[in-house]
Amino acid sequence: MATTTTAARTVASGGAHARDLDKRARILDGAVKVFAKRGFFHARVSDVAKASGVADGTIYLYFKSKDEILISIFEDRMEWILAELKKRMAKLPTARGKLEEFVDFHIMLATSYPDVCDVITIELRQSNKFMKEYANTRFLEYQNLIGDVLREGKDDGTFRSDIDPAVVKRAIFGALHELVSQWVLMKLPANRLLRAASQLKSFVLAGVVGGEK
Amino acid sequence: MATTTTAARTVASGGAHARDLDKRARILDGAVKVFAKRGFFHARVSDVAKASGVADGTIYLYFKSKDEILISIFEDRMEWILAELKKRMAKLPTARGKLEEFVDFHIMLATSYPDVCDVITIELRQSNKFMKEYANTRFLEYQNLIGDVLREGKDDGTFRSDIDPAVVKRAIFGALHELVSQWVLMKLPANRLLRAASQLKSFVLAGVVGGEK
Amino acid sequence: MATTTTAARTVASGGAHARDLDKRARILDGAVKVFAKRGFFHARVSDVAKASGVADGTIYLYFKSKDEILISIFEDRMEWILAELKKRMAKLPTARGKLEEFVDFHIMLATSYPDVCDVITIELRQSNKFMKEYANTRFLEYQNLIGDVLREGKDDGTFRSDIDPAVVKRAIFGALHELVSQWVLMKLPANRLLRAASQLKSFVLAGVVGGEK
Amino acid sequence: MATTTTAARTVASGGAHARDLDKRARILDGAVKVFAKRGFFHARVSDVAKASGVADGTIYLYFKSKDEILISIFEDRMEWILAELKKRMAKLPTARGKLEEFVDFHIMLATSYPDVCDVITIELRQSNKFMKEYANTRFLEYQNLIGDVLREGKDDGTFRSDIDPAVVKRAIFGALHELVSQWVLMKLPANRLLRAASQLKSFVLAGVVGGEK
DNA sequence: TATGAATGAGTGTTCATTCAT
DNA sequence: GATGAATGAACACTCATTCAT
Repeated sequence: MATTTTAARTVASGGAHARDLDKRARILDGAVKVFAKRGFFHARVSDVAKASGVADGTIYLYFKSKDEILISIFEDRMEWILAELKKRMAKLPTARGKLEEFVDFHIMLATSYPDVCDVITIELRQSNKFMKEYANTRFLEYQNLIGDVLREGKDDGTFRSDIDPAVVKRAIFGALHELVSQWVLMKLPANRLLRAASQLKSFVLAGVVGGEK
Repeated sequence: MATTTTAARTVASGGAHARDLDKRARILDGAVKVFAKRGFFHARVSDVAKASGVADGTIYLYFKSKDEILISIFEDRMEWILAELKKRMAKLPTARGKLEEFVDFHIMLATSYPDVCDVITIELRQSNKFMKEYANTRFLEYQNLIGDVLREGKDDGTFRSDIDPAVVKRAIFGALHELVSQWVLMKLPANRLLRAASQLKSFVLAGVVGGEK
Repeated sequence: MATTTTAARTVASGGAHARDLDKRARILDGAVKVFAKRGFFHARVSDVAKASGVADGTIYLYFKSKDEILISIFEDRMEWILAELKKRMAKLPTARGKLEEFVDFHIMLATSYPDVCDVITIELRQSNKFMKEYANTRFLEYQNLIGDVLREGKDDGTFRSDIDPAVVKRAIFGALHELVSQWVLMKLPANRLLRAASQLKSFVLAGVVGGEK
Repeated sequence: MATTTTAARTVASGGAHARDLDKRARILDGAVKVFAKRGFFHARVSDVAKASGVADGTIYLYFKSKDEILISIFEDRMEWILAELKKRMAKLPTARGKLEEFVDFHIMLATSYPDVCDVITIELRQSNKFMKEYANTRFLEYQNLIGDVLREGKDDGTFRSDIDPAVVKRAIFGALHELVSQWVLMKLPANRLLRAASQLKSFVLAGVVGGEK
């Protein structure tokens, strides 16, 4: 993902500062590794520098503070994640298919980029600046992709009419998140997560489709 | 809960000096407030001391380190929570009733003791000692209460036979947790959480009961 | 002077925190030595700690910042200097005698406490906080002791009626200060300064007494 | 003064590349502004670069270190000041006239180039290299212009025979310096300094001429 | 037991200086 | 020469923990 993100950024910025972006991306990549391994607070900025192959001071040419590195990881990765997920979901015709795609994509992210996953879901909360000063709109936007599908499904009669998308989207996200978190934390093999994902889809679909009798 | 917990501990400790236990409990209560407010890392031990009405050094007569305070909060609170929840669920005859009770109890905890909730679900993860050296059996035990109900429901035919309790218990816990977390983080009014809880129960029951055809 | 100052403070504070004041005074004494030797900016806080026989962190129990140490030296020393000088000048009957006493006392300070002298006259200016946020009233108060004498001498006819105390007090202070500064900077023997002082008194008295024809 | 100085240097350097000298002079001019505003220690080399319109690295093509910029300001300005002052004093026939010219010229410098004045009199002392490794002969040379006049006046009977030029020259310089310093520090209007200068001349002349009766 | 003053290891950040372009 | 991105040494300050009282 790192490479893709960098490429995206390079293109987005019109290639003016190709070298800067490389280094910025390298630092973010290094930071993801270090933060995931040591935790945000226990990670030293000098560790990030070493992992990124730059000098300590160089970090501060690209980021104002340690906190900002963390926030930038989130921004940078979420930007890519949201774009990619929207693209994939748009291709699918049914609400049910979209919902399954969301779950599959989330699981894919977690297995492919466990460090990013850890940083975004665990470490990010340790930044005061992030939790307090920063409206974490990206998180909401992510969850809203489920909400949109739920509404779509309600409208076309696929899903029950009595579900509240605002609540259920979070329930689904939370279920996914918990499965992934435990998988990350316990460092289980990938197939365990894949089987869990299939169970989850079944559970979730039953939850939004089948009314209890 | 604090009072009850202290009482429980007093019993559990088999009659050690009552005053010691008061102080220990006071420190834990103070720590919960401070950790919830400032976050574990940004909280100073001296803040905990001040909030507890003891001297800085006194903390170390009851806890080996800052980390241990955090872990003790978890141990102490979870002990009470598990005992209480088991008692309540045991009283109910049906798996469905037990499942609903689990959700209601979790929500009740969150609304009654938001600080404890925050510390256990958010701050706890910031302790390396907890996440790495500590087998968080209590968390599993808590989730297993759902797992047991799910198995019970599968056995008596209430719930679908194809659900995997090991996965679904985590999905349900995750859904609950996410709803509560956002409620805590965004400091929403209590009734918002209560309505969400009712939606969640409907969603979860549909998920474990109704099979999609 | 350090001892006297400490004694004064102890008394002033009513002896409540005798130990604190000892340590505070020790730190100020250490800081005077270190600042005079290395210069304020080149002096490390840890140098001050070492010179004071305390740990680095202890410094911050008594002073908010490195800047505040510098300012406290000034406050602390000037308080004593002003009190002592006022007392001495009050004892003398004539304006001429008082003026001579001012010069003698200033020279005595410089020769007895060259480090304090250096810190107050040279290093103090390196503190942004001092120069900008701090109304250095003590300096003015010190110079005003000359101004008062000049007015007294004008009133009783000892000094010329056309001198402007507001200007001449600074001229006299500046002359004294320059002689002392060079003496400090060049580390000349004490007798050189004493001879200069006698010349200075003669020059100054001629300046304020004798009108040119 | 900046322009004149550059011209002087161009001549002095015997026709080196004019462009180099422009840049060197530009850097010194920028440094004077920045040092006067922020203080030597708080001023960043990059600030000087920005104020001079050159790149950070360019500074080091003309000066070995930040310290050397400061010293060069002094050298450069003093060279011009001394030459100019000598020329002016030489034109005057009497010791008294020369002494008055010295005061007037010093005051003129301070009012015309307050930044230079601040740097030379205040900031210069913050450079260890200057104060310790550098024999500040220029300062002495400057003061010696007063010393020479005093001797001249003693010889022709204008001034008292018992004055010691080595002491009195410093007293006069110190008096001048103090008046100017306070004027700079307090950012007073120019006319205040001019009035003070007239008082000072009267005081100084009385000091060197009139014997006390 | 309780205290809280003292400790000193630990680290984010700055900025003078260098050097590849 | 000129640039400015990169370097990395340096340091003020914090705070968990200790221990004399």
